[in-house]
Amino acid sequence: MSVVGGRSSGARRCVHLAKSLGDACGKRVTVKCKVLLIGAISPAPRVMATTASSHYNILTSSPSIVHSEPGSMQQATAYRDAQTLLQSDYSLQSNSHPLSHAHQWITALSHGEGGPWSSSPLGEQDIKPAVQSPRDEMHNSSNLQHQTRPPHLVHQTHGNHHDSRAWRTTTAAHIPSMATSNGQSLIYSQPGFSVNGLIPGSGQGIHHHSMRDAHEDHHSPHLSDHGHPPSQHQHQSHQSHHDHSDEDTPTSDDLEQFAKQFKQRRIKLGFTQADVGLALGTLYGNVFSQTTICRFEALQLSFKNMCKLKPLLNKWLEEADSTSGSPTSLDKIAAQGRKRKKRTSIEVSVKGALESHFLKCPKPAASEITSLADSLQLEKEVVRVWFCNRRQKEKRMTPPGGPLPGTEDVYGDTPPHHGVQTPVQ
DNA sequence: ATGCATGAGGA
DNA sequence: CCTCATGCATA
Repeated sequence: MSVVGGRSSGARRCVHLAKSLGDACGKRVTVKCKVLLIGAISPAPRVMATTASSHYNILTSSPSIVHSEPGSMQQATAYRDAQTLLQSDYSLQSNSHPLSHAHQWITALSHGEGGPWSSSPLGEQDIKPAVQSPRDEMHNSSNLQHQTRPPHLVHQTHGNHHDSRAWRTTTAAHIPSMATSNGQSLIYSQPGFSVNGLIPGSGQGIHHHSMRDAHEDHHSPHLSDHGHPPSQHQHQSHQSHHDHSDEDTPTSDDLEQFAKQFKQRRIKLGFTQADVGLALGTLYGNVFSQTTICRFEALQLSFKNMCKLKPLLNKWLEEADSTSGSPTSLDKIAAQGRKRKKRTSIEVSVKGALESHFLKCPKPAASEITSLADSLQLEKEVVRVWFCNRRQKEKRMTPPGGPLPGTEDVYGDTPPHHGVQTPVQ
């Protein structure tokens, strides 16, 4: 297949892969069925990983909806209408839920990471601030230090804290503590985990490979009116300590270590990635999918994202670890009636073409996308999304091609960056 | 484990 | 329209 998928890492212990707990619900506002997931961490944790492959048949009944056959379809037509329609329903119902979509508590750490990764040697157009700090941390109690962000300056680039790709730089990225008075969003490290040690008893060798060399060099070229390069803070020497802590930003190293340990523990405890995701929801109100947990473990998330999740996972770990058997049952509503477009399967050949274009121009203009879509006989939207995803992937390193033995530039030339690949596990 | 997708938020 | 966080569906 394409360059991806090279790493055949699977087949380890993902035997119990909890299939998504999909649920076809709420098609009409009147009938919104929410699925109650009893997230009890019962004695036998993995029991709840049921394979419910229920999909949204409701939608399929519509003649206009394409239900593509994977592999043969390439032009999903008219799904838009239905989608839009249904979407409105969805939004309606989701509004009625007190439950949030996991987007609210974490907003605080958006700004400060220093990711000297800057990158994009190719199109330089993309060095946008990319800072999205909704910041709603105006709690009466906790006051964090807002650095670099005088209200009056709020204009554009000023806040460009080197974007979020701060991977593997030895210099610590610095995220202003995300302390909240609620005491729920702190990054902690617990005694159980020594930063660099493994868990006694687990026979797995944790070796520390380098997932990517420090890339922190070129800073983004100056934008026309960037406020100033955010000062970089030197990283504290946490390594020597047992407890790097918390208020400060974990380094990529920390994250890497944590991820490994987390995975081990999780497995030991007999939980699936899906279980964890659910448990997080029951514990803190933030549900996550198997996908996310998986990506966390594989370090396939952005630095920022990793930092955000770490504390939660850490906490879960403590919980699961200590109360391994006590019913922390808090039911969780996982309402979700999202009918999405059937996943479009892009043919390999087409993928190749897209790849080529991507290498030439990672960020094609709308018009370009259109013509490209046309020539490939794909919907423009599909192509657009493809590029978006491709860019994302590029950003979060984690070698798409796996530990490719230096044969990545099949297309002529490899973009200068992402020079390092991690043989993930 | 990953590919394609959705959506919020930002410019 | 983009980026970014996330996840359903699937390989």
